[in-house]
Amino acid sequence: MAVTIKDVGKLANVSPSTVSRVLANHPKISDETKRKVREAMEELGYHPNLQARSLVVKSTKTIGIVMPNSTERVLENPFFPEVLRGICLEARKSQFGIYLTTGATEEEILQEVIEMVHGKRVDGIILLYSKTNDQIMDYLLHNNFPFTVIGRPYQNAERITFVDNDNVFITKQITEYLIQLGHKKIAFIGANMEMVFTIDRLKGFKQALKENGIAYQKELIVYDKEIAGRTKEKLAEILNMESRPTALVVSDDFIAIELISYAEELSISIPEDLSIVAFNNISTGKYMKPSLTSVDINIFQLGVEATKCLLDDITYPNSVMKRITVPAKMVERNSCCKVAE
Amino acid sequence: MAVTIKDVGKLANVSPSTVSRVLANHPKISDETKRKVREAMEELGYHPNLQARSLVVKSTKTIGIVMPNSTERVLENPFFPEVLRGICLEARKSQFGIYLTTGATEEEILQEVIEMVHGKRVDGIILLYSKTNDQIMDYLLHNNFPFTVIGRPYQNAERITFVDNDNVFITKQITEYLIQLGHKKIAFIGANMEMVFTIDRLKGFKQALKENGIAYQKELIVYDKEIAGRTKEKLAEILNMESRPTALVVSDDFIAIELISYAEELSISIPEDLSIVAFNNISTGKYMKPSLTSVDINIFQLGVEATKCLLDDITYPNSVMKRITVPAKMVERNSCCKVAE
DNA sequence: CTGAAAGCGCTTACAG
DNA sequence: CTGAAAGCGCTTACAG
Repeated sequence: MAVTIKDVGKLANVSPSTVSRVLANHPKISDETKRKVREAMEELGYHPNLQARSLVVKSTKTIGIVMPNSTERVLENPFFPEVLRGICLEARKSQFGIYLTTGATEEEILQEVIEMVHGKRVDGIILLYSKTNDQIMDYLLHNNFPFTVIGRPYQNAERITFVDNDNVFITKQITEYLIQLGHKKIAFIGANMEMVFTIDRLKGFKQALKENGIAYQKELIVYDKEIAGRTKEKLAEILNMESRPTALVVSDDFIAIELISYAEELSISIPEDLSIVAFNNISTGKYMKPSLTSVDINIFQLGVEATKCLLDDITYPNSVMKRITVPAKMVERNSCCKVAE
Repeated sequence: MAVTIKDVGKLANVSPSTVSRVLANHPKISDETKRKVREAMEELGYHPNLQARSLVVKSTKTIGIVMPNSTERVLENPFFPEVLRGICLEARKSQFGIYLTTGATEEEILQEVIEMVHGKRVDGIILLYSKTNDQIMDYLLHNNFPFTVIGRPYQNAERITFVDNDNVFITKQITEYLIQLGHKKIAFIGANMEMVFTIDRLKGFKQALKENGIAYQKELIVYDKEIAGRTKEKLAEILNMESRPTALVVSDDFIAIELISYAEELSISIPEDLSIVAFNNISTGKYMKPSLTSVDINIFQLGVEATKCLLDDITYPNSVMKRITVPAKMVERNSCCKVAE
């Protein structure tokens, strides 16, 4: 049905091999022949069947993206579109396509990854997240399949190329920012504690406390998983504590926004009674009231770098493992102020 | 290198054909043989090469997604992740994968689409938008390639399966909502006027005016393209008009949020001086001050239905063209009020 | 500079 | 119930 290399050859009076060679713009084909063949292609509306090609050259020119969990609310987070934008930009430069996982559970995703890898659907994979005990990362590692991760691998980091922010450092920095504003009772509201970035951020948070002689209080550490669905109660609990926090380090702008809304219901003013600094710097953050002080983690760049690394790794397999640190910086707005005396 | 059907056959003492047949769970293969072959597969860690299979069965089990423009700000809009969530959910049910375009210009995207179609990368395509004079849609139509579109095709709608909101109706409805609040001078801030949904919404807007005996004023119609980068001036211009509007119908929450921010700089209070109803119902809308009255267009469902239709079309080619209307409804919050006397 | 042949890893009539 | 053969559409040594 579709027009093939044979048809083109027939029309141009050359062998299929020759057609294939002009397709690859092989230097040893005469200009005359090239012209003839190209004309025939034009006339027949020929386009190469990429599957057939892939089968023999063993390269697909596509990269696979493993998303955390496609049906979850994760996708609401601007992280995903932003990172994808970076990935697309870089992939396009090298004429690579993008293939997405659709799975809802880790098990499903793993199956898809296996299919991608063995089914020869992609040449390499970008993991959009890093969590502890990740079967998918283990699988990729054991199969020596090219991949890069956005985030710090919890294990085997020395054998994996990854792109990340310096989460320890930036969190330490923002915590110190709060400390300098006079806050001594600061709570940490983390995302899922299986996420490595949560672990790193907590570390930076603790460092800041320690270096500033502030005792670490376990009660002031909360994870998203615990709050899910009951942000309100959890917040009330924290705010009714004997030693109640005057500031919050929150892992995500969306959570921060929800928190602010609940706080207001409890007649707690932001930032007067409670300072908040969050992460991700969503685009509506500056229009909130108060506007959100938030860490811009440069998601787009994360995507760009991860793709560059992967593409490198695909072209020069088993070369050096890289680690790229993308700068993050706090965007100061109006959700923090000096602690009330 | 990779283990193939041959290797499995050798180990199980059967022909490659037989292995292939147990792969397809062919009914005429004895249980005994199936067992043997499956054991061999397990032992060798066999996984079928999907490319090879695709080449012969002429089906890829993947659907292509054409995004408006991957590097643009469009991706910031929650539309994209939300619609993708719906698509993924449905695709996964049928074991279909997702392939994304990465192009930045219509020309680039068209090339990618041609590659997808002729290169046999996908079995069908979902167009995430509908604009006037869309080369891509024309191409797909002329090649009789299975595709569905989210949005109303501007031309050839009778030959295309599509999923859309009733944009005329819903916009008429929200405009009447404003009219009932006493507004007579209502401006329409549309997105790109090449987008069909903009055209439809404007139509609904005009209908509402007409049926309520309000004269249509050309000066009160503004398109995003004109405002891009100079929202402020454009708004100032509108607000300084002799007959200045007291209400706005805005095509996108993000634009609305920006507008509100500028309005406030001009000491125009929302909603007292200016009522606003927007579209898309972004998740932070309810936390804005004032909270945003916005039309929930049910993006997720749009993705689900488009995928269902496409999958249908792939399995039963050239059957009936469908058109699905996904309900949209206004979520009333606090950005509108009665017009001041 | 070009062609004939083998092969990528699979599926599927055709026989038996 | 199973195998040998042809073929999907391409690429790439090997010859000449």
